[in-house]
Amino acid sequence: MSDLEKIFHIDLDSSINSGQVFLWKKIGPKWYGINGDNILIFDKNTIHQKSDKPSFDFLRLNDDFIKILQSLKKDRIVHNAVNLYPGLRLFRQDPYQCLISFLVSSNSNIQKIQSCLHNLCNKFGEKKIVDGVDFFLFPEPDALAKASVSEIQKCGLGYRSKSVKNASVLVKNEEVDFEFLKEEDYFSAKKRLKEISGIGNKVADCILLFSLEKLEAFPLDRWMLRVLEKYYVKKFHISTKTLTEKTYQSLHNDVVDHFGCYAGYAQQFLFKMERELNEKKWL
DNA sequence: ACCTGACCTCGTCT
DNA sequence: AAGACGAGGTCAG
Repeated sequence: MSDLEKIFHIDLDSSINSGQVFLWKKIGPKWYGINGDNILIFDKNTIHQKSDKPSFDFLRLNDDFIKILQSLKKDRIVHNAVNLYPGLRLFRQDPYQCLISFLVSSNSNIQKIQSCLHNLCNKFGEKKIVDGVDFFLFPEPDALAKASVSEIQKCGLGYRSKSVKNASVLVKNEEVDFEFLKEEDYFSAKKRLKEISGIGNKVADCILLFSLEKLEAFPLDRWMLRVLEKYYVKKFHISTKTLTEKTYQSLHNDVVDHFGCYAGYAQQFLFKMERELNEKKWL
C-alpha cells in the first residue's frame, strides 16, 4: 500500500478526537495542529509540515497497520471497536510537548488540558502565521525552564505548574533524554519518567505510548478501568478503583499478556469507543 | 504494604 | 446566586 493510500484510510477527525492530542483546530476542511516547533496541516489526502525538519512520520505510516489490526482483532471487544472506528490511528508526537501535556492532564479533563496548553503556547511559544491565521508553537523547554512558577500558574495549571517547570529544566539540561529513552526498553524508560515529579504510572504510559515508541504501554485511567470492569470482569481482576503501584503494574502485565505487543493501540480503540458511547466531548 | 485525602482550577449541578 | 462536586492522577503521611 502506498503512503497516499494509507493516508486515505485514516480518519483524522476520530484520531484527533481520541484524547491523544490537544492542540488541534479545524478551520473549514483543514486541521491545523501544533507538534513541538512544527505546525502540521492536514487537508484531506495531503500533509504539509511547515518546518525545516525532516519528516518524522507523525501519522505512523510505517506501522504495519494490517498486521496490527490482525493482532488486535483476536479480542472480541477490540474487534468491535475497530469496526466502529476503522480509521482511528495513534500519532507519533513530539516527546517534550507530550510530556508536558500529560503532566498537565492529571486530575483534569480534556477541555481544561486544552485550555492550559493553549495558554502556555500563547505566553511562551513562538508566533507563526499560517494561511493568514495566528498560531503559537509549543514552548521550548528552555522557555518554561526559565519561567517563574507563578507565570506558569497564570496559564491555569494550578499545582501542576511546579512540575512543569521542574520537568522542563530536566529536559533542557538533557537529564531527561528522549532519544535515549526511545532506545531503552519499556520498563527502563518508564522507570526514568516516573522519577520526574508529577509523573506516575498513567502519565508515564501516555508519554511512552504517544511519543516514545512503546506500543505496549497501556495507560490505565478511570475510563480504561471502567472498560475493563464492564467487558472483561472474567478476564482481569480489578481490585480497587484507585490503583496502587503494585496493582497498577500487575494489571498492566495482565493486560499486555492478553492484548499483545500492540496493547497501546487496543487501548486507543477501547478508549475512543467507550467515551463515544458515553457521549463525552472532545476538543 | 495499603489506603486516604489534599491538591489548582473550572464547568456543571443544585 | 453561591457552594459543592468531580474531572483521563500523584504524592505524602
